[in-house]
Amino acid sequence: MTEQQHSTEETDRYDVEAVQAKWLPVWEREAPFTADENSGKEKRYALTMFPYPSGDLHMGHGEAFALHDVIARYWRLRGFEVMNPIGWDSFGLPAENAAIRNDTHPAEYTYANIETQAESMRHYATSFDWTRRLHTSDPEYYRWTQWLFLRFRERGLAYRKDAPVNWCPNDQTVLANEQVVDGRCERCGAEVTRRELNQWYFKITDYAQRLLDDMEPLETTWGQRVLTAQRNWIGRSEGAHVTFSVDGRDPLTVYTTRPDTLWGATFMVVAADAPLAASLVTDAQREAYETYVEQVRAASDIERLASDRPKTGVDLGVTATNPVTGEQMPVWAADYVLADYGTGAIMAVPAHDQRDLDFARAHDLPVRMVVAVPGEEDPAVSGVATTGDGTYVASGPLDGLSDKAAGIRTVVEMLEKDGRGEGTVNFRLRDWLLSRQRYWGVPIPVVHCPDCGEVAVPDDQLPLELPDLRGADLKPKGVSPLAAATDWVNVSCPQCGAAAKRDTDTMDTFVDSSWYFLRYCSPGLTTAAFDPEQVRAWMPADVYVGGVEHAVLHLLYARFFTKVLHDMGLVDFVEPFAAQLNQGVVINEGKKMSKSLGNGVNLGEQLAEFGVDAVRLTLVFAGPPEDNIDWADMSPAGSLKFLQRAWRLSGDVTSAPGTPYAEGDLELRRAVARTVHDAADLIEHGHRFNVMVARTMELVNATRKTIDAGAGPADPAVREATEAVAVLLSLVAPYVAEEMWERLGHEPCIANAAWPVVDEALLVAESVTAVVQVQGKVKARLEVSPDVTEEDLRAAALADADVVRALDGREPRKVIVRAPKLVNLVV
RNA sequence: GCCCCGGUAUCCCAACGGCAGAGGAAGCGGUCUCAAACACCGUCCAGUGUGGGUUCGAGUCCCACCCGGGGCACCA
Repeated sequence: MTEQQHSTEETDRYDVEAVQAKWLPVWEREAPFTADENSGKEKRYALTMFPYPSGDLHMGHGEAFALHDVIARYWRLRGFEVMNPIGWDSFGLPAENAAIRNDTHPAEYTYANIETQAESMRHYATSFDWTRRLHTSDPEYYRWTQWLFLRFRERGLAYRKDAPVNWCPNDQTVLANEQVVDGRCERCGAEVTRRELNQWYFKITDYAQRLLDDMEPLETTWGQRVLTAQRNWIGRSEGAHVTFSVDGRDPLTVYTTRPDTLWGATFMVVAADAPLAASLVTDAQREAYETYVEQVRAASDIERLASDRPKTGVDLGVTATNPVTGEQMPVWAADYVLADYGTGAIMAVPAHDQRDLDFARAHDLPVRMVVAVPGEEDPAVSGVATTGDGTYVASGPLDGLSDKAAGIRTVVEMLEKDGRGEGTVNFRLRDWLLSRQRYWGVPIPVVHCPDCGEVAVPDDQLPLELPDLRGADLKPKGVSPLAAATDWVNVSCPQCGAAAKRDTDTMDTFVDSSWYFLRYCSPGLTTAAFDPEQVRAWMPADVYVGGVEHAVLHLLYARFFTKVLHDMGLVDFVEPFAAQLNQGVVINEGKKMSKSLGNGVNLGEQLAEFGVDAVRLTLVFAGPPEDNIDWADMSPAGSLKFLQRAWRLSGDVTSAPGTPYAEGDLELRRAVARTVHDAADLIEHGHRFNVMVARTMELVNATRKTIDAGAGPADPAVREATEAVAVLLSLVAPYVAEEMWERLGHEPCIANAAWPVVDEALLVAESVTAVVQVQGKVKARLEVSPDVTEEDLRAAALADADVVRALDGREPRKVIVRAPKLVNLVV
């Protein structure tokens, strides 16, 4: 390349690399993003889901941070004191597996990745407040995770129980539900089996109703997807407990959502693997039952999940009495009834429940229709259960009634009066299994003493730090790696001093992330998990940006923690996140990016090719934030082209900084005012950043046109417009915006500039185009004043030559006038 | 099966119930160039998934269905 060409290029285009290298150190020095709680300004808390430190940042992070930064930077320009913290969710399995592979300590992998990511975030020009940085694997952090666990335990919200858990026979470890995909181990693909283990649980089910109710006010500020996912997960249903007497045994209570179909109940089913079934079975049937249970237990999740498989079961040999018909009904055990939902037993109404009908047909049990649905056959004949509304038949007092709600109400009242049942509410939500037989997590601060039992580690001994294990020590052996650290495990009981053992489980990392947003408010505090005053000042977070993949787990757990802390009197709100933005995922060529498909797009490579600004702009401009982005449809080169166009404006401006805008080109000034005004509206209402960018592009085009074809580069409006473009762009493309800001004669940083002031008068157009329609078809356009009266507009429309011609002598039957935009003549 | 979100031009996406096009990409034509790239200028392209309904007027509201994405699912 010759010198000549090189210098030409320099005047036309900015050097992306050079601009990035130039401004990053300036921002580091000026540190404009440190939140000052004492500034006196109104506070805003911009929260983004903290990353897990696996490798470097990827496209998903790029999108989340770009979207998040628009909000944080916008609030800052609007004069708010913004807290925009960052940290790492730094405990977890991948670090442990890497440590086993490389014979190192998980901390090495973890903290090395954190440094890599932190460096990438800085380069990516995120406006994080680095002084609040935290890592959940730091003892100063997990000390308080342990402290919170002990407070939960004191309130009966953390407890141990024996329960079947997911077990990977290949990796010799317990798996979290989210690590089981379609019945297989997420990592090795082995079929997951069940194992009975003693595990720690959080009693989140106590909060099911509140978790549901408190979503109501979030209806407009949280995404529908998250709200419905949580509602589905909590799975509230209304029904009744009905008690059936069993000859010679304890009565059997079932949960049903259709107590009104009690007259159609012809048999009972108990979950085969529940203790209840074992206690009911008669001696005559015991052998058959035990064979069956064994068979059920041996079935893998994959077999269990197949919903179209035949309904198996075994008769327990006892009979229950139907409380309304007095009939004797056989009691069966089957695996289509779940042990841990409801009471683990059901009344089967085969006519009106497909599962019960399938079972009845498989085992020759009676089917009795008690709701006659018009136009539908008797289920006993058709094999199709009817669940719709109909008229009750053979149902005693309900006969002839055809209102399902009233039927349910009547039966529940009847049962309650007789003491044979009651209306009740049931949830699908289960308690949160929090213990993991893994090393790289928060040790559970409990000691097991032969004399005192379960004893909490005293608060003043926290943090209970992890022993130093590495490499081979961490290999899965079926028990927690901590169990092998005998020096660490063997302790004296904090209560009686006798020889005792530490609990060897660690906590699910979702515990760590259920309160980090509180810690950000006072990250260095050594005397408490958080400072209530600071939390009061900043929380709830004004926006929480993150992936929709956390719609249920993390967001539900964080909400649960917040409610418990509220009940403990530690926070004065019940919901941690006032608003949410859940970005879609970045895909490629219609498919999720994955190694096996070989369609991955590397963030670092894109940044190297197009620069940080262009990549961020592409991600923000791609469409509504919630939509998925197909990178194959995007044009980062086009984004860069636009940024170059915008930047070029800053070189064209010849008026001095501070030039009053008032004398500037009126049309451009109006465009500036409209754009700035609308941009604010677009950001604040519905996070419509893609449209905001489009409007900025429009303003760049208008400014270019004004310079080239109209007022010229010296016009004050050109400066006003270019400054507005720089400020708007600073939300998305900070490097080029800063560069433009300097070329316009301003001091850094543009992040400290103010949002452009809009002259309200400029928002009102001088004249508007009113459309005149005849029969809904546009026949004429009139230039009218924006405050034209309906009468004047009507008169003008009727007088218009084109309209008169269109009417062709006909008399308008009706004239609709919507001043100043439209007149519609109906003939 | 139940629930949520969406379907507008070749593509990505806009459009307070009021002229279907703001913006971008691709394409095509031109200016610049020895030529190309870049840049700049210009330009082609749909009646809004389907069928009904409400309305003076429907992409927008209502109903049904089709297609795509997501959540839950043998949860009684």
